[in-house]
Amino acid sequence: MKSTSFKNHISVDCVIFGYNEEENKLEVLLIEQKEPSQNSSHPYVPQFALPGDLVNEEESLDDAAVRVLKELTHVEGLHLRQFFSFGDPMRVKQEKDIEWLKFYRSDPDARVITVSYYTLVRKEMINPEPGSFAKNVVWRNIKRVPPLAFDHNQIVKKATEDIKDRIYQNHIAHQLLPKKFTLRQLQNLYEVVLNTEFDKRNFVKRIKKDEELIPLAEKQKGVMHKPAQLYSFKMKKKK
Amino acid sequence: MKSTSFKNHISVDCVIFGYNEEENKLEVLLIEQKEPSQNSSHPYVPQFALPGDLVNEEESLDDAAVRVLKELTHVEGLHLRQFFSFGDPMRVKQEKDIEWLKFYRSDPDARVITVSYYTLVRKEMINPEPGSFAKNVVWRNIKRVPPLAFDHNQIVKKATEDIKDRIYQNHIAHQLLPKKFTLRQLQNLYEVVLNTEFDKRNFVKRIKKDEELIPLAEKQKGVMHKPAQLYSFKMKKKK
DNA sequence: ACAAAAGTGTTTTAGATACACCCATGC
DNA sequence: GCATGGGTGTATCTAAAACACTTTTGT
Repeated sequence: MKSTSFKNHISVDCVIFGYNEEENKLEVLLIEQKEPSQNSSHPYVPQFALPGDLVNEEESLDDAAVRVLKELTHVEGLHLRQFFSFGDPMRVKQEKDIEWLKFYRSDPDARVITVSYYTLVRKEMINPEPGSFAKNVVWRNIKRVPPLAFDHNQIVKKATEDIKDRIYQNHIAHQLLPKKFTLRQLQNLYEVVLNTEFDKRNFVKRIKKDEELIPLAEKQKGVMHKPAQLYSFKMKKKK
Repeated sequence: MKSTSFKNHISVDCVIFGYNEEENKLEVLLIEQKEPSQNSSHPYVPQFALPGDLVNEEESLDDAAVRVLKELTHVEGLHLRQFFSFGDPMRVKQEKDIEWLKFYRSDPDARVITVSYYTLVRKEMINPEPGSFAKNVVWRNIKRVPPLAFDHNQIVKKATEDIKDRIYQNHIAHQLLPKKFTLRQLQNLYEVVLNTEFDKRNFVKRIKKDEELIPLAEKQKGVMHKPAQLYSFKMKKKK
């Protein structure tokens, strides 16, 4: 009558999108896994992976995501959004991952269900440094994500789709631009996230419905063309 | 170095919305928990709950949702959509739930993370019958959902929000109306899911962009008013 | 004849799209 | 003076919303 008693590991994985304004690119934060001890009989090829790890006892999923991100990358203070859970029994059974699991998990054969989170942040606002089993942290263009550990490529893909659906909500640009910015900077951000291009006149008309843009008594300096007007945001009440 | 080894239970919960066309209501399928043996020192008050149970070893989350729904309600053949995971450590620690857990779980104190699914189905197309630890199955209007076990009220709420965001996608009406239907039937369905009302002229104009409606050589019969034209759907290619 | 819901079009408003030329600066 | 990107307005199209009277049936 009682339910069978096997249990699972629960992990969280974080997809941190970094907005690289200089090059107008979206990048994703990856860790490079530390190599297990080389005593193993199997060859080990270090892999890139999303920052993610097991959830602790008595810790909420949201809290775990924040903690794990901090432990592996020393990045904190971000608002992470849960978007999907991945639980295919085979997701931790691939050849490429078993050596790593053997070394880092007391029960390497255990099934792991992962709850995934993402956020979008201005790349230079965070300064990731490797921690825990991360040998290194790297940014990679989302258009050229390398093969990742486990099913992390699939997770990145789903996060990318999800963020597009939500960009026009929640004033996503507020954290991603400097306090003073030009309309071109704002447009670049939307274009790179949505992977498209807009007519600049039409773009401003649309964006002004969602954002109140305050023109400042200040202009761009040192550019080899007509200097752009600077703006700042004012929070608009939601409709 | 190795990760600590405690584990968790994983469950799935299913929010089955039933469209009751007669009364133009949306209802949610609940089970009534079987009472544990009365040997217990604690009083037990049977509760309503979503159909849900632990995921088996080697079973995908999607498969588990399908299986669990079948075991508890004998309902099968539905397409369930994953929408959110709930993992608050306290979600299985409330007084109201501990007696049930003690009886039905070999490890009643274990943490349970649940992955939630929903679907929307024509109520009379399924014939739920209780199974497993379900003493009974009942439909309840989504506007009057009783207090449920665990955090299931929260799960229902989130599913209700999510389904509204997606009703205009994926031809949701195709499974929910009879092969031959009137425009009023179609409009009623949208109105009850979105909890709103439309002007019938405007509604048809809008819906015709998503759905190709084929007028049949047949009319409603036996009604005490002008009989309505019957239609059927033709799948339109997505834009 | 009455009650009930079906059927039917036009006008107005708002949002989305398409489109091209002049301007201010650094070199 | 030239290269560079900034700044600007209008016309068109499409979608959404508001709105009321006539028709057909059963009783």
